[in-house]
Amino acid sequence: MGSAKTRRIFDAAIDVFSEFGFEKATMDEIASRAKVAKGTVYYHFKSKEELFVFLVHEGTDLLHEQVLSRIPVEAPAADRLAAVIREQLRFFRENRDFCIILLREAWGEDLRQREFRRMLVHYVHAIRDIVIAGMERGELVPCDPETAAWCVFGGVSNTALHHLFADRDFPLDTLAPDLENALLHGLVISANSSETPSPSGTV
Amino acid sequence: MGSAKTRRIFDAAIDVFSEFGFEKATMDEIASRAKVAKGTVYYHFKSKEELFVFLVHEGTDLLHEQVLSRIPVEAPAADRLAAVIREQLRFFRENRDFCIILLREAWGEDLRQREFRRMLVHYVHAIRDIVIAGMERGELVPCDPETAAWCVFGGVSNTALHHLFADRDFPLDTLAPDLENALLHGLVISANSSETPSPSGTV
Amino acid sequence: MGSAKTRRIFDAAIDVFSEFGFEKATMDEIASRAKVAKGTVYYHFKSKEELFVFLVHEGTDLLHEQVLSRIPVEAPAADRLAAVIREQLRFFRENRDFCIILLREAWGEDLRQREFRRMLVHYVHAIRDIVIAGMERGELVPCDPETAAWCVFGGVSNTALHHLFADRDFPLDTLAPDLENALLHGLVISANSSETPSPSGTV
Amino acid sequence: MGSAKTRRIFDAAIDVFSEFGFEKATMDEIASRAKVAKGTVYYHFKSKEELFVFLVHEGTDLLHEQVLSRIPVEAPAADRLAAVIREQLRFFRENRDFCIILLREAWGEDLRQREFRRMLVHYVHAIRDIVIAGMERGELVPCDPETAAWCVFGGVSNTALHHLFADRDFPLDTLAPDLENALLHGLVISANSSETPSPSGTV
DNA sequence: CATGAATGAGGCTTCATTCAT
DNA sequence: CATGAATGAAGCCTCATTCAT
Repeated sequence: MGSAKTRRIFDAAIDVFSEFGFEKATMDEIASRAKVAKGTVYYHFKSKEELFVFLVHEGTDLLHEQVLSRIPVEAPAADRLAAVIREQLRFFRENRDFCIILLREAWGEDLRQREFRRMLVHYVHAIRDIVIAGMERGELVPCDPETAAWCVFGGVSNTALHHLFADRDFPLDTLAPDLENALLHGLVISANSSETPSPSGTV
Repeated sequence: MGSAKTRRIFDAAIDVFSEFGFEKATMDEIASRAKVAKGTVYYHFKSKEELFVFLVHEGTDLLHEQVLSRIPVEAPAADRLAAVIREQLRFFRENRDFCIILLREAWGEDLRQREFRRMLVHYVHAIRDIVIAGMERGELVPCDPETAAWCVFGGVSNTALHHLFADRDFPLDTLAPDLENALLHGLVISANSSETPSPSGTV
Repeated sequence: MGSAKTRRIFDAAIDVFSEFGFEKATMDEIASRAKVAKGTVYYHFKSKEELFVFLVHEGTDLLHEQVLSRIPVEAPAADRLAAVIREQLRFFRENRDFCIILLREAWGEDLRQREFRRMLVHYVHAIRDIVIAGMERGELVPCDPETAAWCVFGGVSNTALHHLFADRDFPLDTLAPDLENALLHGLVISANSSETPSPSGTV
Repeated sequence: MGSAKTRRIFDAAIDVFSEFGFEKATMDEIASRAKVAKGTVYYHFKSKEELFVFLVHEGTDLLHEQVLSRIPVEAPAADRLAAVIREQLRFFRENRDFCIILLREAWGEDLRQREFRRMLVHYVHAIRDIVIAGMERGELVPCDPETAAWCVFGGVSNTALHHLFADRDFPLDTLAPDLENALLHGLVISANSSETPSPSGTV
């Protein structure tokens, strides 16, 4: 990460990018929040775009550290997917700003957007691999694993984002099981559906 | 909608907004694609922001027309949700540009972004109501209906968006069942899971 | 040339470019001297570079109109070259600013500088062709016509530029014959050198 | 010249100034090519302007050493002028970078530009003095010696510069006689012109 | 002597918006 | 209704210069 000043600038950047989006964010505001002169930002990062790309890479590492690396390797697929849901939720809570940037700036053809999608695809593929392994071991129903993975990612992301904007927070301990319910066990009643843990929300 | 010229400007706006995002889109480009002078755009729409808000409202109507109004009212909840999935997928395919704008511009505190989220929330609540009704009629497992609804919306959206950027298209007839599988019947094996329709993708 | 405003901006540009050189000239100063807003300059010229290139092209035309087109076609080579010297001198006097820009910005590898050299080479080749024709008709001594042409151009230019900076002006009627003397009849005494017109400067 | 480090910086400066021109040259680039830190450049030279002025003075010395000091004192004026032409040409070849700077930065009202012109004028006056002496001794035709001197300087400079940009080099042994031809013996046929040495280029 | 991080003034360019025709 | 020339605020970025180490 380099010097403490680099860190300050970087943190300010996440802050500003998440508040304004890439285009409306200004280097002036970033410099101001980092409490450095504008030139200093450019001393540490070649351009606004590079600062953003750096942010993408940092986020990628974070996603690995704080989500993927916490998924148990030797465990039933259901448990592993539940862990994905829980850890991704936690990640969204603890990195609100970054996640807002993530879902806002991933869709487009600019370099930084492609970069962001590459990272997203990589993450989703990690989920997909869990699904594939689960199917091979007969623990999951036959399905298209890539689609399933995108559902898990999208379901968790949008739910989290909704709460982050509506309430600015959410209770991890009730939301995680709710999402497991919906994403892992399905909404439609089946023979063994009575085993499903009782939901947090009621009618 | 007003005159044909208003229509031309509006179509150009969707085009440009989806290609560049709100901030990078320029009134010049919109005017140019609509084949009118820039002043004319301002004659029909007070500002760039207003043009965008107008677009949000149009999109809302479209979402109602092309998705919600096509959901059977008197039908099992499972069928209704399956219809939501299929019609939303179709909507994403047929309104690629608008949907990109939707997921890109919904997260923020600007007026237009709040407006966009309001619309999104309204749509998701329509899904939630289906879930609630299904639970009341004992067709769906007990769950938090709002969370379930966001999962359906997010699962479908992100899957669709991924394909729209990776392949620029997707096969409706295989993707819809895949999503139903994942979202309605769950990924984890249950006693009656063998009845599940065969998935399009296998390992 | 377009509107009168385009003309105003263009004139201001010549003014500013000649006073400061391309790099130090600012669009602010050009706008200010043209008495228009900065944006207006950009409405008429896409960029500083384009404004400069436009200036190069205008200068090329001017050089043709005010110098080359005034060289008699059917005349002895000596007279034609004398005309080149006189008209080029006059051109430097009447387009002081442009000529300063010309000799200052022609040497370099930037696009605008190559463009400027292209124009220069074209002009010098016109002189060369006069020399070639003169040699073919036995009116000029055998020599390398291209080198001779560059000598004529360079001799006249630098002499003129020197005066333009030292005195801001020069007397056409004495300087032109002096240059003819030096460039056409040579400095070294020869058998018929006594025919040479008396020089304006004395020892 | 001071330390070897000063020398390194100075050489880098010539390099960079000639490649980019004064304005576009950066102290960063100079420091980088001199392989010293930027602060070091400022330790040895107070400012960019001073570095440039220093360069002008060095160039002046060089011009004396490599051109003027090589002109024979006791010799016919024609031979002395021929020597000027040949040595100046050689100087341009061997100090390409400096000469480009010279002709590019001499025309303007900035301090460094006046300084540069002062040096130029001094050099041209040395040529002028040769002409005067030649006239006094009856070896040269009566003419305005200052104008003649600027013609020699300008003719050689522009020819050389043209070749330096078009071909990056030129053959000294053919170009020098060609220039002597044009500048010393004149282009127009005179009674004894048949004695003129055969030119390198013919029609 | 040497370093290189830090500064901030200043330059080029974009673009939403206005308004006279 | 329609036009498009004009505006000027605001953004990104550069770079000569300084200074604490």
